[in-house]
Amino acid sequence: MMHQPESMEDRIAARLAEHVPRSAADLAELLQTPPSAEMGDYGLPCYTLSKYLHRDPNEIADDLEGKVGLPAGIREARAFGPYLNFFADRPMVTERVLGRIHRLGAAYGSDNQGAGKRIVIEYGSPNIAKHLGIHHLPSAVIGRSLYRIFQALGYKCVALNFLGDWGTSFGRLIAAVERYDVEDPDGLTVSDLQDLYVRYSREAAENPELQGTARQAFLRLERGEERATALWNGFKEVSLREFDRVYGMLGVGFDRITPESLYRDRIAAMLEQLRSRGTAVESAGALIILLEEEGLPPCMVQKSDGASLYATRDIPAAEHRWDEYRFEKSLYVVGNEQSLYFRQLRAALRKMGHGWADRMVHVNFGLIKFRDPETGQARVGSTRRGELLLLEDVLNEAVRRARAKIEENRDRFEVGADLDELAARVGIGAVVFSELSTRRTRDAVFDWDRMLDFEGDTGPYVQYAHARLCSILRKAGQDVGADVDCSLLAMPEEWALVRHLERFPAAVRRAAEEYEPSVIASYLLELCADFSTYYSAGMREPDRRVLCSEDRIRAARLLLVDAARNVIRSGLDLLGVTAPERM
RNA sequence: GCCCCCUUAGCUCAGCGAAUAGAGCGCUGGCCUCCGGAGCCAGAGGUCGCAGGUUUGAAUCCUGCAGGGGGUGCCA
Repeated sequence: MMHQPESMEDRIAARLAEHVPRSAADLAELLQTPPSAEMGDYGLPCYTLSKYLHRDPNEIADDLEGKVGLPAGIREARAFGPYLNFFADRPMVTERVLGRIHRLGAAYGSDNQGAGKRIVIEYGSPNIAKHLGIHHLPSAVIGRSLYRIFQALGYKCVALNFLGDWGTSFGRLIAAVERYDVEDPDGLTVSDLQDLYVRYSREAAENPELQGTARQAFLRLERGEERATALWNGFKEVSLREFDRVYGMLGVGFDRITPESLYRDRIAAMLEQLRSRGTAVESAGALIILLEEEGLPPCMVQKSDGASLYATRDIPAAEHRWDEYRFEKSLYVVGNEQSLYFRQLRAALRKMGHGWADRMVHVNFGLIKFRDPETGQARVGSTRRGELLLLEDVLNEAVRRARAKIEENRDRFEVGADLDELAARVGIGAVVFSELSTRRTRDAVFDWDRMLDFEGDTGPYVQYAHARLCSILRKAGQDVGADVDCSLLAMPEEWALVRHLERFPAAVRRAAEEYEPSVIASYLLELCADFSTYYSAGMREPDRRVLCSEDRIRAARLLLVDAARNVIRSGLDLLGVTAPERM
């Protein structure tokens, strides 16, 4: 239903193709935006053409200037040295862009390229019995944003939380509860569980007997023994409650939890099959899949003591996803440090004959590091140095700072009734936007002031622009209609905004292609900067305000303002950042 | 040793084959007779890590080197 209309680039390219030995598609790729509006709105560099025509690019541009046909919406073609630039019929282009946004509303930027296709996205995936730390932030917000982006492009998305709830460490916890005679195991909090784990590990370091007890406890759990299972269920429950709460603060949710334990019963059969088919071989008592032909080290699927490990659970989990969803892509939003492991996993699945393994994508991201106060070196966080920040603490601090800022501005702005809610939206918006505003593969050094900044290129800056747009529309007190005279939008700042709004759908598509939410964050920052410039132009010149005295101009400007509001709102939605109407 | 990520302004980052390399922060100087200053305008500030190569054209692609980070069979 929402077919992509021909872009202006496509139209120009079609006309160019009549005179030049290149396909319209290639020519459309070549078109770019000139450095300044005085030089035109679309530009064709003629260097590439000179290769095919064996002529000076300056001559080619000159020649085409006179010959090329102009599509509707273009009023002039002019050569600038080796470039052939096109000048838009601005009112016509403006009318088309604003009309389309007005008609589509929140659906502008959406597409149906993914119709009938499914994308599975694994993100979050914390271990139970531990708090969520700041290092859980990237996966959660990148995953959730990609979910929304692919959804906007028409894909059916499935968000999976691959909960870490299986392994020998839970035997240790069960043993700890029993050893320390915990009175009310059901009343244990996640903090209690972390403490018990640490206490037990410490004691086990000196008393090897406890290691054995822990292993026994895990065996009891594997056998389904009642007491062990009840305790483990309790750990899970209390953890999930906390995860829900903290992920909820971020606006992050899941369609389905697929805990590692879900696959425990399939492990034995899988290992047997790997062994009998010769896909996996024994080596030093362990079971491994050789991946030499892929140039990779072997992937271990069973330890020499018979215990399972990551891949033992990840292989059946991947198969399960394929059986269940027949995905177009299966995304794993996990850190850079797992990049070798991920390639091994994919190669192992390929070796098992799963052609769909090539549809698996590692959406990797950089580590959050901490600055060592003594050496000044950045490094990964450690609990001992007290650097492991809880995600919840960071979010609460963000909200606290947002509230202080709101109170500071209280007499100037009409904040809504619910100050708490607004502080949460702004504070958490700042954190999420900050995480999504740089390319994901880059490592980041955690910095309170940077992550919780509200000025400059930040989430609150975008939210603020949105709130100002909403404020104009409120004050206008009239309905926005599309039946306006777009030639009245004659300010250069208005044209810059229109050009920017025109590019939103392309930004969404590129974000999806690159699995890169930052494309949208950058887009929004530029759009908001254009709007703020436009807005400020009206500060001391009433004629240049949106709410000016001339009715027809005001109506046209309101249509533009509403379009900008709409796109900012949609863009923030794709990032998982809320857009308050006042702040 | 081998593999992966990173290296652009004092700091944090965009730009990923084309017209003078762009933002934000910080610094300097302007702007609230207000459609919201969480804002706007102007200025200073860059041998795009180094060396080769490909190309009409390279911050962008290729090779090598250096620096930082991560990984590298029984954690995930």
